[in-house]
Parts: sequence; C-alpha cells; structure tokens
Amino acid sequence: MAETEKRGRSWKQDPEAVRADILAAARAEFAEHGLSGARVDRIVRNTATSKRMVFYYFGDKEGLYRAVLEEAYARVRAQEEELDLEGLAPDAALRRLVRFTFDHHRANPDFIRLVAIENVHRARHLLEIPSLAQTNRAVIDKLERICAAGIASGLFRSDVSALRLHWQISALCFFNISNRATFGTNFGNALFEDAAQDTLRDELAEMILGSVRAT
Amino acid sequence: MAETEKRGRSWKQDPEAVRADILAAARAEFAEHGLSGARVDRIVRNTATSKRMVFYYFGDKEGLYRAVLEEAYARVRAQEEELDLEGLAPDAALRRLVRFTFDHHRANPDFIRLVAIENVHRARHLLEIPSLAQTNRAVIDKLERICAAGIASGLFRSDVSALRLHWQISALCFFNISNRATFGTNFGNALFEDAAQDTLRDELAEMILGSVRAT
DNA sequence: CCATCAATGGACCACCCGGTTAAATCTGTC
DNA sequence: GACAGATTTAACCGGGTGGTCCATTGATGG
Repeated sequence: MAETEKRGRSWKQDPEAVRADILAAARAEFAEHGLSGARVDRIVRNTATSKRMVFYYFGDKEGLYRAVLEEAYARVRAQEEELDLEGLAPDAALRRLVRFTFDHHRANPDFIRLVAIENVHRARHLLEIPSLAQTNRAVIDKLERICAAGIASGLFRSDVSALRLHWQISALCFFNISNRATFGTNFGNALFEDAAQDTLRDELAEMILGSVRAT
Repeated sequence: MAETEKRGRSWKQDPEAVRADILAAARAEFAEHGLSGARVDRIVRNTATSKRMVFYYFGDKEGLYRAVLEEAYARVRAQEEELDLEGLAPDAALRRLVRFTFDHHRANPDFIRLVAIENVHRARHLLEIPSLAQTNRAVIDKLERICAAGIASGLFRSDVSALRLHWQISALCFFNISNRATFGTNFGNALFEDAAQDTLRDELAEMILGSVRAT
C-alpha cells in the first residue's frame, strides 16, 4: 500500500492492500510495545488508511493482535519449508537445522519479540489461533526423521528425543535474541558481535551434536 | 503490612511497611501484566494503603517499576550468595551451579517474567539502575573460578569461557520458564511435568558438562 | 503543649485511547 | 444507469488511567 492518494474525498477500493497495510504496521507496533503498550492510533499513523478500517477488518485491538500473531507464525512456517535436509547424514542434518534456527531467529527479532510478549500473556491468544498444530508438527517431524536415522545408523544415542531436542535448540537460539538486551546490559555485548555470534552458533551446534552422539 | 486498620480516621505512621506493602503488590502486578499492562489502581487495591502513597514514595509508575526491578535483582543476588561451591571439584561445582540455576528459576517465575518484560523494553529501565554491576560480577566470578580450576586440573578444555558458560546456563534455564506457555501450547506440556523437569535438569547439566570437558 | 514537618486518605481531574456513528463514495450487477 | 452492498472517511464519545490537591492526622522536639 503506497501513498495512493487516500486524502481528499476520492479513493479506490482495495481491501486486500488495506488489510495488509494495517497488518504490517500492527506487527511492528506490537513487536515493539507489546499488546497493552501498543497504540491503535500509532498503528494507523503508519498506515495509508484510517482508524475505522482497523476495527472494520479486525474487530478490536485484540483481534488485530491475534491476526499479527497468526501471520507471524505462518511466515516462519513458510521459511522453514525451504530448509531441505533430505539426503544429509543425521549429524549433518541436525547441524544444519541448528544453524538455520540460530540464523533465522537472528534475522527475525520481531517474531522472537512477539513470542516473548505472548508468553507474558501466558499464550492466551495463541490458544485461540487454529492452524498452528500443523506448523508445529512439521518441525517435530523433521527432527523425528533425523533422530530415527541417527539411531538406526548407530550415530545417535538410542534415547534421543525429538521433542527434547527441539526444546534445546529453541532455548539456545531464542534466548540469544530475546534476552540480548538484559544480558548485554549486565554482562557486556561481546557475545553479540557478529564474529562472536558466528562462533557461538557453531559451538551450540556442536554442543547439541555432542549431547546426542552415541558414546 | 497486615490489615492494620488503615480504615477510619485514625492510623499509625509506618513508612517502611507501607513502602514494602506497595512494592510487593507492584511486583505481582508488573510480573503479571508488564509495565504498560499494569494498573496503578489494581496495585493499590492489593494494598492496605492509598494511591497517593504510591506517588509519594515512588514518584510515578515508572519509578515504581524501576524499584520493583531493582528489588527483584537484589533478591536473586541474596539467594545466589547462599550457594556454596568451595571445596567441590570443578565438574561437581559446575553441575551444582546448573542445577541450582534451573531450580531457582523454576521457583521464581515472577523474576523471569520481569526480566522477559524488561527485555521487551530493551532493558531501558535496567540501565538506570545502579547497583547491578556488583550483582552480575559475582556470578561470573564464580564461574571463572570453576573454569580456572577445571583447566588447571586438565578436566576442562583449555578454551572454556566463563561468560559463554553463563550464557548457556542462563539460556536453558531461562527459556524453561519464560517460554513454557507457548512451547506448551505448541508442543504439549509433557516436558513440564515434575518428573520430566527433573530429568531435563540433569540432562542439561550433563550437556553443559560435556561441552566443557577435555576430550 | 505547641509548632513543624512527615505521612496519609479521599476526592478530584485532564487527557489518552479503544471503539463508534453517520454519511459519503466506490463497484459489481441486472 | 440505478440499485445494493461493500468500503472508506472524519468527527465524535465515554470510560479508564496516571497523576494531583487539599485537608487531616501522626510524630518530633524544644
């Protein structure tokens, strides 16, 4: 939605563009300020449309927030789909998955912030969003295939768990973004320099690899 | 501050108790709803005092929030001081530290929530709190001593880093609480049952141990 | 026992903010 | 080309919220 002359009494109808315009501005606002900190007026100001439209298309502030959350998860799913692990050895596949997750989260801090914010709300709104089971299943499936192959080849311990593995990968990659501010303030920003992040990423991958490898 | 008959026209002066009363209610409110989601009126309602007192003692809402944050960190420091690692072998000390951190965060979800909230605010308010450098130094010092001893004894790799180790421990233990809601919603709550948490804790400790041990 | 100041309560206020109203303009269709 | 429904605008509103005023009561000390 560009600056398509919304001013004046004359305008063109374009529901899809207006919806997308609002959604984009809302994503930025909610990621920056949280649900209660976000201001509808501020969202509208970053839009080529009017306040009325927000409520016309999304019902209320919380509906808009839910839409933002849903779209954010959908985006992530789309990006994850592009990751191809077929044909890789189990350890190589796992390594690539960890690195991908690390880089992905680093490249999408707004998504991390939205999830952190939603956790403050005890995932109350996430619960009301269907279409997520599917998304989530995909990640676990990927890991389960890796685990099965790893165990079968004797490369991995026989008690590795896809769910726990996902938990570990998420924890490390998520924290790296979500807690950067307080960690940096408390302990300095050395670990967040570009070079240090690359090293960190590889170390984390090896740490996780080490925890699944058969002894 | 108990229900000391604040009603009526007669009352006793007790600044310390009033301050503490407000602070406790504020901690709960901020941890639950965040800075912008918190309501001063709601804080006061959970108090034996009046709204006027909040502003009398803390200036404004943000001042109160800062006080809560500062006190929360001070509490944590106090608890960490009780952890005694002297006399333990480096690996045993590290294992105890990891388990302690895991249990501690689990037992203090409000602190985790406050830190997560402060991260959403990009640690803006944390910056204005002195008295933190000291707190933080203590944790790193503990780890540095463990690392030095571990390297000296040949038990640890020679390139282990206290800061990075702290990062890893924090990431795993913090995520366990901070993201419980969304992780549970997305992937089920199996990992958060008491028994599973105990297993998880020990596995994390071993994972970290594994990552520092000399090959 | 009086003066002074700190501490306190309760009513009050101005503004911010999510949400609404009413009317105008667009667009597809017969 | 006129009708109907969808889309959009600008002005508006009422309650919630952070913050304040003023008067009153406790403590302190000379």
